[in-house]
Amino acid sequence: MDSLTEENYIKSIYSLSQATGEVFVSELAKKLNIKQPSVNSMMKRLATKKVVAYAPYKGIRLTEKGKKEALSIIRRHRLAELFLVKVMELGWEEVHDIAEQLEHVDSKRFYSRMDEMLNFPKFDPHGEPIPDSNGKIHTQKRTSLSDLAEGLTATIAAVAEDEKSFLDHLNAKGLQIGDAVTLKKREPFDGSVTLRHKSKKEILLTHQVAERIWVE
Amino acid sequence: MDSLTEENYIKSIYSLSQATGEVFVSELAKKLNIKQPSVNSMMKRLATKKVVAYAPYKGIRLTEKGKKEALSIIRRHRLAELFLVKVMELGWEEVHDIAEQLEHVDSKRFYSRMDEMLNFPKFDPHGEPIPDSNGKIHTQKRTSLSDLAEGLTATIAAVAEDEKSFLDHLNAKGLQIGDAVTLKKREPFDGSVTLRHKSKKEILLTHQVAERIWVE
DNA sequence: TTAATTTGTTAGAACAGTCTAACTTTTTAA
DNA sequence: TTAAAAAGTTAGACTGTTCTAACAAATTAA
Repeated sequence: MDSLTEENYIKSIYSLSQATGEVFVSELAKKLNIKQPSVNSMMKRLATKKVVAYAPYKGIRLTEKGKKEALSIIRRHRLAELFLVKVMELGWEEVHDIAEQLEHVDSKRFYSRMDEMLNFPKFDPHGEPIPDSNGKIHTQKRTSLSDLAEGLTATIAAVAEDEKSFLDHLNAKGLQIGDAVTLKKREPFDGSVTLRHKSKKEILLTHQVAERIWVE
Repeated sequence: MDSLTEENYIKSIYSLSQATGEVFVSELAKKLNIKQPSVNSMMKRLATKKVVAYAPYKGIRLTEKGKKEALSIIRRHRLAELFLVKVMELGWEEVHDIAEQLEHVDSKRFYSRMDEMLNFPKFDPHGEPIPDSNGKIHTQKRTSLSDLAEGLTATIAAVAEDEKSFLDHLNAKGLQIGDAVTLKKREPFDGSVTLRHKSKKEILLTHQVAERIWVE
């Protein structure tokens, strides 16, 4: 019913609206790498489909119907990512682009088999929650590496970012999910942290990076 | 580079041209469920892209470039089908529609991992050969159930058809890949065959069906 | 509080991919 | 061998998705 293009709009609106509830045309245009008038005309279309609530100059909000569709797409994306990492043993930094394509596959069976094979997982390889088939998200509170107390040791459980460049950065630093790290020092003036790692090397992360890494 | 639509045209041209070498606009239109003028205009487009050789009223032929692209799409489709059956344990009759979508996924890594996981297979679950990554097909001669001598027992290795209705038909008859069957009788006047099967039941297949089943 | 900037909108064009209607060429059969 | 049928083509229209150019509203800052 929705085209691939529409699905991409819906997904982006959802993720942009997570914090604020409202999304602006300019944000969406930037995120999708599309010009504003294109977004504007798509919003009119999605509004007639009752997927978004949209009033000129007011910003964009997903309707209940739209939210449901967004969660379904996000479910497919995150299941696909986990499947690519766990079953197909691809690297966590390379699965995003593939999942971006797999999420549009129209087949209940395909996804329910993934779900089964992965034993009905709650989180994807980046630590994002996977909505269940009814669109329900099982959240949990998470500790960021930037909140860990000095001297404590913790295990990297997940990361917040789904961007290749971020994941490449971590790989370059030698960090992987499951690694144990000890927080040696936090610089008070910029929040950067120094870690000790199994590789014996000391690793320095900026606050920006550390706050996107979740530990247990 | 090629759109999903173009890929579907290329794949259909390839499969229609297997026997004769040439494909007619009407055939292609019927296969793709599209009207003739649409096919006509797409052929002009594919001709400027040097994917097909096309002269008005003359019929359609894939260029070398087109053949290479077709084999690449077919490779992806057949790898995906085998993956869905072998790794994801979906039924052989339900994988075609999913593979139809997966074949358009653009990711070398995705397909090379499938290839590895399946141990570089030569045939898909319907018995069709899988081109290797250079587009080479390793053929083998196969015995059809309609050629099996009376009284002999053989194992169902594959089927020729990739159509859901055909696969449903076999399932309804209780036949699966890997089943041993004994050819009890062949009717000379219509070529239909009676099989004995592990289920103890006798199964009657028309010639049309039997010749699409390959045995070892 | 007015001017500059940012944000959003409308109008109109373009391309991909499809269609119908009308016409032409080729093939088939009476 | 010519008339009917089948196959192919052209012209023109429509939808989806995008763009640029030009203008309008809202926000920010001088």
